Amino acid sequence: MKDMAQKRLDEFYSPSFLHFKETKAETLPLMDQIRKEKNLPPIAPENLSSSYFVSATYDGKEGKVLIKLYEPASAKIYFWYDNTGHKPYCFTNLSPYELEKIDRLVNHPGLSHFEIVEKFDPLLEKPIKVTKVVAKDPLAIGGRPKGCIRDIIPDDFPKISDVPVSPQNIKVWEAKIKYYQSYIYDMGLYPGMIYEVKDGKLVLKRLENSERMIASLKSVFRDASPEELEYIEMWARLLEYPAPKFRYVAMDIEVCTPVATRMPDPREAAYPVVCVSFYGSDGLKRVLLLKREGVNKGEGKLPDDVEVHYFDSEENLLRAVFEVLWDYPFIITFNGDEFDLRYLTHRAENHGFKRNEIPIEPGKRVCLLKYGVHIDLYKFFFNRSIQVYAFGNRYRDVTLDEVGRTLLGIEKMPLDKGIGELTYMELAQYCFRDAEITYKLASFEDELALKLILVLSRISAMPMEDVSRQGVSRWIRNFMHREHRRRGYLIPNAEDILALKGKTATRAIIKGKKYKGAMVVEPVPGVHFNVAVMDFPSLYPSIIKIWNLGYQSILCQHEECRQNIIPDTPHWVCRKKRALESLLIGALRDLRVAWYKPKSKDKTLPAELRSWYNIIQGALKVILNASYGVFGAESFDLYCPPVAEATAAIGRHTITRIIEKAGELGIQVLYGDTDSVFLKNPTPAQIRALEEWTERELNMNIDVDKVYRYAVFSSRKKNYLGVMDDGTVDVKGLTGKKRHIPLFIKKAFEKMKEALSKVKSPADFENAKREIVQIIRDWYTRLKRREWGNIQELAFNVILGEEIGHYTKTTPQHVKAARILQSTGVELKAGDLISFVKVIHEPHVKPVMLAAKNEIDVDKYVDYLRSTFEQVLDALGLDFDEVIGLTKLERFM
DNA sequence: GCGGACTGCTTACCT
DNA sequence: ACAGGTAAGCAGTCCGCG
Repeated sequence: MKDMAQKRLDEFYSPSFLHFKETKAETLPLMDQIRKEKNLPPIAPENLSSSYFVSATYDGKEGKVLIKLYEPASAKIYFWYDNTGHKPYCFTNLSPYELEKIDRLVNHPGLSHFEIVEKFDPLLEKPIKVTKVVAKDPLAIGGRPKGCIRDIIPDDFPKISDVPVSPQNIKVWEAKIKYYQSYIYDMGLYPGMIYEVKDGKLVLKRLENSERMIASLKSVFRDASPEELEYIEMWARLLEYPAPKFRYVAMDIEVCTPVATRMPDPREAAYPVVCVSFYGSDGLKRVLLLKREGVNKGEGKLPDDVEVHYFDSEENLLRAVFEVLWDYPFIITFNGDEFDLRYLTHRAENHGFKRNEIPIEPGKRVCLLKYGVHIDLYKFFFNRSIQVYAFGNRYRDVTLDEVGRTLLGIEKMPLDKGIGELTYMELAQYCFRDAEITYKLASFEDELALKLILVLSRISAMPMEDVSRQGVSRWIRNFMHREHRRRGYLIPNAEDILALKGKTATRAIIKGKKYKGAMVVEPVPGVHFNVAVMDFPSLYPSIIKIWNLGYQSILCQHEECRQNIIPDTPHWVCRKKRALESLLIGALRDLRVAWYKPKSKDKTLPAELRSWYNIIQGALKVILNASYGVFGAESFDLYCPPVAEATAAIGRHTITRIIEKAGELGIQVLYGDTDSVFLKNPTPAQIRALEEWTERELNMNIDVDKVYRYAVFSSRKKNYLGVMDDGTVDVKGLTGKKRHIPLFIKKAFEKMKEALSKVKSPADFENAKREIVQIIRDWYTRLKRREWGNIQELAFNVILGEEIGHYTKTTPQHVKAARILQSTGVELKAGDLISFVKVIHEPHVKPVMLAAKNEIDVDKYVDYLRSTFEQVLDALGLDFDEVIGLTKLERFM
């Protein structure tokens, strides 16, 4: 079996490629040596073997785009500079003749020349002649506060025009695209992919055996149209390529401040860097310590394989740090953009280091590296889409301790004194642990984080640095932009899309929202055995594909298409031409559902390959989950509310039709939400009939996602519990699951889950009910007798969503507690977790740290216990107050 | 002056 | 800076009540 798996792996990828055995030694020692002494990174030689495109930027000194190539065999970064003479530009609807009249433009030192070009206007659906305004450097187009070409054109022309012109009629297009992105699109480059340098040119390396892959793809997607297949192939060629072995080092620094609680300002860098730790993928484990008077070595030691270096001067320590930053192709930090790298930069400047001695390029909000690629994992793990869809919402606040604890099971070292009071060994251990956690966040699960970034970089056509720092709407925007350029489409301005196609027509249920969203079916309360949950895999992306949704196709110009109405809306959608979104998102959906998801589970494939496919399908999931929402987000450059509205409307229509059909087939629908239906005890034949009907009538697939041995519904929507065949209890939306409720109550809820997990048949319920009654009585008595383990167990943990002064309309309880905490000198900011308990006296809340056992308002906790359990009890025919032994009369009182 | 009906705010969840 | 829908608890307001 194993041999067979290996064989298939070999067929997919030539082994020489996968392991880089064939790579020959590079012949650039002399030049390389000189550059290194001058702290200049190596230039790619005329010929360079397989290397990954990991970063791109504009090099102002050279006046060229710079691409960083990572060559895995030598584990080095090589620089490749543009040698094609490509220039930055934007478009305008003014003619060169008109532009010549604008003095400030013609005299602009950054202007190169004008060209008349023909583009396709996707909003008006016709070719259009525009003037390409070509510049000598990207900052001339935009980016400087004033006097940029993109501002001068609409500002100045109305003043000098012979006929009256309104500034709104003067258009400038594509002036806000970063120059290196523009370059990537125009040159048809694929960040994250493998290139060779041949005679000075960048050449994309083709996947070996790709014909075989494509043939397999064609057979899996035999129903796709040729146009669709083209896109499926395009994405697959990008995604199939394996990832390199990354060489990287994680870093963490400690600064000694006089006030222990305050984070030092990295822009001032007023205090010494006293410790820096490194943890590398090549086994490097190094701690650098600054010698200071009055500090002892102290007890404790680091693992044997950690090198410890002491430095007499901070300058020398910084030099030793910088040597590592010049050396490694990937530097990993946790908040290095805002702190570590920024601090090091300014600290070195304060010590009189020259610019070219410092390997860091500090920007407004990021810190990049002159040599390698800096990945700030804080930014990456902070990304909501990554947090929710890639890591299943396992960590809630984005701190090294929380993320490390929940994903790796490693905690930061606890500190009970300031950095300045630690012994060398304590300091080294503390700092090294942080570097270790940071490293492991990058390395765990087969370098999942780095590989996700690489895959997302390929999909979005963005450098790894940008993709790891920006949100999903930027990723989607960029692959849309690439496709516009590839087709010669003018990239429309957001205000033009909105003016032409911006209106929504439905009324949202939630006040303040722009349009109506998904449908939720009223649940049938009670206990139901054998419940099949059927759902549409990627419903919204499927709708975007099947219904041809996109900003071009919605409310299109053709008279003939006006009959093609979206249900429940007055909108129509184009029948004549596929929208780009429909093709791009549709192909990504198809690949995830029919290719990568199955392959990630295919046990006949080698584990290595399966893991790679699993990462790809995870990356696709993140993108697909956001692919509908972005159209309803004002911040998205192709914002088009009717597209989002139409998607949701078709979703409601789809699920409604399924429910009708289930009824016709005699299946009872117990519940449904957005894209799912819960069916009571359906026969296999009924399920098949529903699947076939959906395929035939709706041109979509629906399948059985899971089967519950039994499910318990309360009368509330988004609130239920299902027990799987293996006894796993799926809890959705119930209070007992919410993360802010006290541990004390959560423990009772967990015990109830255990009792429910054992129920196999309706008869078993009697036992389970008895157990549950006992649990409730138990917890009730413990509360009344004030018998809890630790007052922490009673704490509510609520996140402060806003800065504390921002709560003006009301003062919620957690804010009351936060204000009390603040008055004791604790600094609090948005995003902090507030732990408080309920107490008898005004204002009825107290930070848990300040509360005493006897002031706890026990009855409040009984109320919470009641409401938590009632969500389940009413379905079981139990009554909380009866359970705890209150008579009807007592309850009335 | 107090309590119930109501609305609005906030958080945490579901898809 | 992806979206809307739902639950729960509490804060605050209005109004009736001799």
